[in-house]
Amino acid sequence: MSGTQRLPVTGAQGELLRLVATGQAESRADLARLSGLAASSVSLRVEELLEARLLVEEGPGTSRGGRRPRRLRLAPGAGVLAVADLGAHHARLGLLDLSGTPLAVEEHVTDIAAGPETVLDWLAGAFEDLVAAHAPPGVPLRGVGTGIPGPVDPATGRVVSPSRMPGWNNYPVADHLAGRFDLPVLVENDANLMAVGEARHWPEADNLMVVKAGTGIGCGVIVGGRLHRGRGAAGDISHVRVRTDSSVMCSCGHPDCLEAYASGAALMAALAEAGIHVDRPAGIVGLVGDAVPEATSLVRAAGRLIGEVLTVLVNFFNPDVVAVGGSLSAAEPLITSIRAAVYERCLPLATRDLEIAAARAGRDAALLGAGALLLEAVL
Amino acid sequence: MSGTQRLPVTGAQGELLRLVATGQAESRADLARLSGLAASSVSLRVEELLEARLLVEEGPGTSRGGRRPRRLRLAPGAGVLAVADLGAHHARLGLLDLSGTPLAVEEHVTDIAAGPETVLDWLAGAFEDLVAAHAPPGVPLRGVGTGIPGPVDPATGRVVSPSRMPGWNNYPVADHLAGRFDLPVLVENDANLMAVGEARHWPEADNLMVVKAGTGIGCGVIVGGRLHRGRGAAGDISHVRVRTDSSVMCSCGHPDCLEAYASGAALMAALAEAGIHVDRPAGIVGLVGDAVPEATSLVRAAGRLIGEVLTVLVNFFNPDVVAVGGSLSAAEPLITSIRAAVYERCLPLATRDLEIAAARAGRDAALLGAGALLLEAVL
DNA sequence: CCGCTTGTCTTCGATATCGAAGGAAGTTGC
DNA sequence: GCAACTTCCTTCGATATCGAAGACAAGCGG
Repeated sequence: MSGTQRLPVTGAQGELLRLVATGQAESRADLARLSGLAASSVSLRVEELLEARLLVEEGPGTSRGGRRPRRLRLAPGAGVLAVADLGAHHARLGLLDLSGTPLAVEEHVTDIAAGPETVLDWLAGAFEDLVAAHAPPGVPLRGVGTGIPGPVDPATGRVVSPSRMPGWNNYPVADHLAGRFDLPVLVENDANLMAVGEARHWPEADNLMVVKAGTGIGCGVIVGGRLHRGRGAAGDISHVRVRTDSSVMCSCGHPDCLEAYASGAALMAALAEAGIHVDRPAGIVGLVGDAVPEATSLVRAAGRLIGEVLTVLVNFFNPDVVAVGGSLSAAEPLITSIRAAVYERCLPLATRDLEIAAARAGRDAALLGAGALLLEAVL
Repeated sequence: MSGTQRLPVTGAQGELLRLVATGQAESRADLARLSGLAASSVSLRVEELLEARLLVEEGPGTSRGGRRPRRLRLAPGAGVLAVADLGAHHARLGLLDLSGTPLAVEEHVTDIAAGPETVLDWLAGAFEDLVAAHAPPGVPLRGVGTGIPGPVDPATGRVVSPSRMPGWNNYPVADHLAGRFDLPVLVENDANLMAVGEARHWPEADNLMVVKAGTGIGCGVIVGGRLHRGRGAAGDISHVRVRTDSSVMCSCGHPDCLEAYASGAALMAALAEAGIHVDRPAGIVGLVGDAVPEATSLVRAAGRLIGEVLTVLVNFFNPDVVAVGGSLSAAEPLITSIRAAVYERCLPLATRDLEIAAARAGRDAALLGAGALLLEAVL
């Protein structure tokens, strides 16, 4: 995180604005309940925010048995955020309003291997185009953020020892973007962003694990409603040793990593050996939908392996929800076999109220997560 | 947690008192830094606390380059806490002052299988004796707490599906104790208490795993400085499937649990088969100290299995510290082989700044942890 | 229709906190 | 030994927040 420009709000105002932006609060009474401030203080601050044209009032809401609340919403002119989710070969870009609602989403073909300077300069230009094309006139850009398919040091915004991003090691991504935009800048691992975006869709859950099953296998962890980073590398599950008959060496130098068996890349390689060629993990989902037996059986085996790894983590972390996303998650047998493995092997106490389900946030989860984290930096 | 009586302090005062009690702050300046309050506000509140005889001033401290601070300490008369760590066959009891310093510690022989009523009535009596014998005259008991060798529902203070505590399932332990003491009551899993006590000794660490290697294998998790409970069962590592040649059925109904190979109970059974009989896990430590080859080799193998399980969790959770405690942890080869397994198999990024070490808090870790958690309920 | 209950929002005096300024009591460097 | 700095703590006026009381606006039941 870096950059300087924030919205002109004082502490308490920022807190209130955030509660409205995230959709947790819709009225002054909601704000009083959630912020812990006295109702009178809330009224005063809201008055100021209305005057500053950051909030707007929007007619009466529905009564809960008494007087109807006066609904509050973020002013459309309060600002926009430009966010991206950089993948190995594709990038999704989005322009969001401050409440995290997408105004525009684009997908571009990129090559992360072109190196950080090239990719980030392109990204900055694409952000500018996005704002020019889709931001309402006069509405300022308040922050930019991007997800990276590799580990990110949250303190410095640098990429650290990425496995598939040649030329990016230790590159100061946040500083580079801050050089182009004098705004709050967010740089974060893509699975972490996805987890944050997903967490918004599970408001009852305090603790969740979000597994991203795509070309690789990633995982983001939400503890107590907040992203858990550990020392910056938390959430890795792809280099866990799995129980298998054969033995395969992983790119990390160890044998039998989960990634070498259950990642989209591994499945594509296995299919190719069977003479079936697909160019993206999403292609595997198509094959499963067409009931191609090799694909279904491979996906099922992958789900079982992922599930076996998750048993350890579910016993240990005891989450409320395990959400499975990523392009492979659209294959129904994947989640079914993950669920079977976890329920079979975990302690009853750990699975008692555990929900294992497909991700709810959809393809833009990481963009929404970036918006959510950026909001905290902006307000 | 239940009971009613709290110290007569207002919100801000409680926060300040806690910072002094936990040893984090020793002067008004410390309090201002740590609490985030203005120095002037701190002075006012401290003034009140001195007047209420909850704090005392204790001569000048050492200068940090300027005027010497006036040291603050909790008044000895502010109160005491009675805490216990119930095990299967032994119970440790302690009387602590509000800063968590033990005034007296006792160990008793008990039998948890005698059932909750018997054990808890005995415990309440023992607490009363402890206060009568060791609390300074006129100093009130402010709270009671106990650790339980099984899962505890934090919301209700009930024991949930314990594996080795016949008659305790779903018993309302906290309510029972609250019936005897009209005070804040704490009931918590023993490994969790140990983790909290241990965390005090690693002030630089935000995230730790504390492994308790004794008769069983437990684990407590500290995230962001606070105990992670999940849905109440977090921290279980003993029923993870391990990679072994043989196959052993665990009491939980699944094959090849860690506990069936690497727990003190398992090691004792294995030694017995070799004709070597010990009656407590601590006896194994003695054998290792005497360089009995069977014992050393068994402990080493146990360490390796525990370490292999920890690799998964270290990659996922990415803690600052893994502390190994429990009676077996005194055997040096245990920690050595845990460390070897973790460093060999984990991602370099996860082990970069990871410390794997013997627990620092000693045998009273759980008692100190109970004191720390109780303090939050009392202040 | 009318009181009763529930919930929302504002008004206004009481209270808590802040922040700038300054005095007190040290250390450091020359 | 003395000036310059640092840290600790307090004083005092400005500001933010609180909480009780009440006005307002609905639903509910007779």
